[in-house]
Amino acid sequence: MSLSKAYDPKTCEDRIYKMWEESGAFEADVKSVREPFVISMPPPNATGELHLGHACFLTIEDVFIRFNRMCGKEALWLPGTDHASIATESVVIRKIQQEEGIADPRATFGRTELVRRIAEYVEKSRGTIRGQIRKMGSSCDWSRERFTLDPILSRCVNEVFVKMYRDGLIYRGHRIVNWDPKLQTTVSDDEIVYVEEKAPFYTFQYGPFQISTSRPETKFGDKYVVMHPDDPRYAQYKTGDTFTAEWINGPVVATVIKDKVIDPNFGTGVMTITPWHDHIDFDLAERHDLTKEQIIGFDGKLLPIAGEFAELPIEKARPEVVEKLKQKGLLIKVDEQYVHRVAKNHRGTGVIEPQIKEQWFIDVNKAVVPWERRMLSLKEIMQETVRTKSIVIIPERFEKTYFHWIDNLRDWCISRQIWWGHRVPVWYKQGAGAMDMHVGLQPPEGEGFEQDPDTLDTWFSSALWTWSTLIDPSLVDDFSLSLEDLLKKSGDFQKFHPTQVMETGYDILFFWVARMILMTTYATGDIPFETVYLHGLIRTRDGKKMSKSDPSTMIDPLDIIPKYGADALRLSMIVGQSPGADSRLYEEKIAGYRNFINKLWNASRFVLMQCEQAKVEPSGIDGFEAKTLADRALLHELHCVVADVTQSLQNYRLSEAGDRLYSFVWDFFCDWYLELSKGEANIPLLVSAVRTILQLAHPYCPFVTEELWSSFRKEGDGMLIRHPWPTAVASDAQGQAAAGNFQIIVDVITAIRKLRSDQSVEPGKQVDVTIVTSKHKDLLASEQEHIKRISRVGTLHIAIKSGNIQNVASAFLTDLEVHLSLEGLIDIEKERAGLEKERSQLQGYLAASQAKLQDDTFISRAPERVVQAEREKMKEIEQKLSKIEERFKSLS
RNA sequence: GGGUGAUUAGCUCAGUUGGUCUAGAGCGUCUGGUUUACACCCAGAAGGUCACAGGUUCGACUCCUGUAUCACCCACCA
Repeated sequence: MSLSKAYDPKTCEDRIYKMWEESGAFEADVKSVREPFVISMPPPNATGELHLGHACFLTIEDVFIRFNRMCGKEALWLPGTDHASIATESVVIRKIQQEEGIADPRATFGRTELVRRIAEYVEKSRGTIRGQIRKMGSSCDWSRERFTLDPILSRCVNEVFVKMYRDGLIYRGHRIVNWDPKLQTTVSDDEIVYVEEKAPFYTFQYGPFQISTSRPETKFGDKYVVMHPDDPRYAQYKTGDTFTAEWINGPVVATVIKDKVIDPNFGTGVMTITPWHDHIDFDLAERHDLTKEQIIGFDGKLLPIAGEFAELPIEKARPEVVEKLKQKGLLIKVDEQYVHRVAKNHRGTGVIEPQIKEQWFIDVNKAVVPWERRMLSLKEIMQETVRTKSIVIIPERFEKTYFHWIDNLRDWCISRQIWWGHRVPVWYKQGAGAMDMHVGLQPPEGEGFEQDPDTLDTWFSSALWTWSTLIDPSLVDDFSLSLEDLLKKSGDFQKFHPTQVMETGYDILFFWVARMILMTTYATGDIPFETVYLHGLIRTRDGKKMSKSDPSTMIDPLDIIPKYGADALRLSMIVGQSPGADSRLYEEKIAGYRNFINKLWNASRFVLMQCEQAKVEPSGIDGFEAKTLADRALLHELHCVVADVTQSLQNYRLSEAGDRLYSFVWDFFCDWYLELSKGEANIPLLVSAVRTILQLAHPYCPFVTEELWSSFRKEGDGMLIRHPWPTAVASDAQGQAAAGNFQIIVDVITAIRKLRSDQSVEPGKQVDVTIVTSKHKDLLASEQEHIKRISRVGTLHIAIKSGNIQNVASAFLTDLEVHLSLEGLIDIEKERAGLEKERSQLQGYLAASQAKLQDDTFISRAPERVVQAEREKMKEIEQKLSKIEERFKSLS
């Protein structure tokens, strides 16, 4: 069959993916005796669309998976999607509002109906992302696809909740939480971003003190003033002193509190506190056992305590409160230039208002987890596993940020006031006196129980992802089984857990990776993964974040794939990127890798054409023989590239391996070997080399390599995706010598090319060349046909001794002189200029070399091999220089 | 305020234990070219005091200290 002149990804990508998928090549066998290699795919949001972040992790993980699969491991890449509680619910609610004109879908539909609608929407859009994952060539095991709300995963969530509750790790309490008034739910600490804003900063008279605030509308209930115990300005006051102050709605009785959290250098060194709406104030109130009052309602409006301001939204209330205080003469000054940071939801829904609310929490400090004969807290578990290198983080520096995050970790608020997600498995019944509470996998027996309306933080279920996805779904309804039984009875879990690599962006190290370590180690007694490989963010050419709001900066993989091919996109996500570092992507870069894919295609096509000419079927070829110097050099280089690429991939150095392969294929194989082989093709060797190249390149560019493989595979070979990885045979001394000799030929040809170029010889014109050598006569003689053909040489003389050659241009290599003779055309001035340039450069090197060798400390301290190398280097330079001098003489 | 990373050719980036680095690649620029695959190509050229200042060393892009600029993360100021 004949291939087209340029590789066209559109015609084969979908077909090849289908072929892989239908053949079962992606599926892992639980009964296999092979060593497992498992990656749990970070589940994209079920409502998501493929973007570059996905393209990035899909590529990296697929390279790991394909490499390990070819290396003979039982590779499992488990795909799935995440229900993404808040994100999804708000998307669907907004959609209903816009499309159906329903102002409050929650109220209109009620819980059951709204959840049904969200589920419907998710089911529809889940197919989109599935299809898009396929577009990238991801070789994941679709037969094991999971969704975080699958019944078996929900079972696992409940099991863990109940276990934690029984261990006293989950508790319910009135605590200050981050409340999003717009979404009407709590959000975790990690979901908050702080945005700098300019806001007026007011100073008011408050009894004998002056206090400053940017939020006067929260100050209605303030009846404590706090100052640092060592502040000399307030030495006369002591904790517990009371005084009366005229305030917004009349006089209040206030109490003095002294506490070290106060910074005496900030403002006046005195503040009043609002425990219900501020984390720090809450802690302070807890410490001193102060009363707490709610000022702002959950709807963001002031409560009756605000008197005449009640029912006003906070933004409206602020100026009015200030005005009133001003009229009372209590406003001392306003700083309009004050900049502070406002807490906002990172999803962009708006300002976060701290509130006190009854919520479920996970205690991260209670020591109840058995680990190597000790009892550790969840915090310590997270520290231990990484500190002891049970889990390795790549790049290593993220361990530091990880530990730092743990040090600052507070109890994790896990309940959310939304409907889309795992409902808290707790039921209540209002008894005669106390509330009856039941925590369990199933609703309690008896009448009158109501389930907790809250759902769990989406990261609670994600934290179980590596193992909950491996639990046998058929066990879901058997409530006689404990969590431990579920683990034991699930073959997949037994075979494939812990997983080998967790590959994800560093931006969710805390959200997700840390929580998986915490929850999985707690729940299963084992780590979730051995290695964490973190990738960076993909940015625009200018280093900006790509954002949907600015479409001009966006690169959409779904536009790129039809244009350049998935393989090209994959390469551009890997080569030149290092783990944990952000990288920039732009179209020219992708085009560059598209060109490489095309090069691969054409090199293969060229070899196929050779086969066709010789009437040989590549499939019938087995074995090869190295005939020429170039052949032997190729074998040596092949061995080296296999060894290098394999080693780099084993060490998770994807970029390095890709780069090595790229330059081998292009710079060596195509530019030198194929060029030299023209006219005397060693077909068995060519075919074998292409096979090896296709194998090596397959993890990076699976489509084009699989497509080409169909033309190159031997009888009995299956698809490339399941083909064994080539093994590197250490090349021997002979191979190395061949590579060295080959390099000499390359140098000679390059020198002739350069002389032609310097002398502006017409491109097609044949020239006569004389090469003078002391050592390489036989080598050059045997390779003269190559030299002549490639560099358009008419007659080639190889001489031992140099005489005074007239009318020639010269170049000097180690042990070699190359003379181009061109009657009547030699431009003496051009050659002289070239020689002078080379001479001055060499003289610089020589001076440096001499200085080094005359330095006693260098001779005595440097390793012998370094000194020896320096001596040889100097000899070479001297040799070349003397030849140049000679040449100068003959020119004049 | 605490921390991390970056700073290498016009642009985007490699450079893993300090010595073949006399610092590379791709893109871009310039010159020349249809030679048995490939113009998504081939052959060349120009372009860098490796941010700056010290230090360690026989030797520093590489290690240490400091400075500057940029980016990010954590904490959060009433």
